[in-house]
Amino acid sequence: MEKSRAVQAFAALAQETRLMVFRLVMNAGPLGLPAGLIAETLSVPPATLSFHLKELARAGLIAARREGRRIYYAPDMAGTRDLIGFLTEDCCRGKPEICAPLLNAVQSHGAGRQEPIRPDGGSK
Amino acid sequence: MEKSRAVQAFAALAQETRLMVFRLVMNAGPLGLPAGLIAETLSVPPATLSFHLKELARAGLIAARREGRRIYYAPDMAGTRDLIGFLTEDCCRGKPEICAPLLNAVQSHGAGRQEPIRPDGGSK
DNA sequence: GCATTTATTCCATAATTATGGAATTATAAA
DNA sequence: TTTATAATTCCATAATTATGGAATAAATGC
Repeated sequence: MEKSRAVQAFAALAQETRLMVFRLVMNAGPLGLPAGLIAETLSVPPATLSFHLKELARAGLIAARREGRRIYYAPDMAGTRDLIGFLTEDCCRGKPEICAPLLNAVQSHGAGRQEPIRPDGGSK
Repeated sequence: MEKSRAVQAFAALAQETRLMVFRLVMNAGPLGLPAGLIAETLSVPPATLSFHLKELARAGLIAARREGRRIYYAPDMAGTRDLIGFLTEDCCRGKPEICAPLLNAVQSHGAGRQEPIRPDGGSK
């Protein structure tokens, strides 16, 4: 992920309302939520919410799709993953002693596992 | 990690110069770097750099310590870890199917491993 | 004390971002 | 085609954040 792209993504999350929108959409799962419901849930005027939704979408953290007369906003997992990857790269690059705790932090929440995680260290 | 604290941390990274400072300090390792060297490396005027360093420190991403007449800025791993934790919580909470790819993203860079990662799922 | 080095704070100016009412667009239904 | 619903864009105003020169502070050495 490119630097200016990362700045854009961080900026998108650097605002209280937007961060709440992001969390709400993420927790809504793959189908996402219509703008109106988000506005209502968070008590944000439509115009203001639209502005914030656009920011988050431009940053690649959520994605819009129209469905009838409503517009749904759903998580953009690829973009979100990229952002986390960027952040962790900076901390971890060749510095296990620095990064190690991070892995645990992620592990203790995240998915309860999914693959043996290459049980034995083959190079590449 | 608390919401407004997270906003502060994201805001700290949502600026090109600051993001560069953050990366530089992170990659410098535990001892960090003196302000002057950072300023020189990134060609940023002292006053401007001071402003940005303070932002990053207030956000809990780097920490200052004086050493003689210079002030070193070093990674604040606890704060950084918290931020990554916050971000991943939003994506992962009880949603393995969403979070799974993130673990791989982290794994492929991060520390080359450090523990068998609990080879077999014992609860707690 | 005086000069030097390193870095910060002060502060005015510039630039960017947020807010939300009113107007507008898009879709669907009567 | 007229009305209603859902959401966006327009745009003026307010609020926040960034920039960097000049002044100041803190540590060291002469």
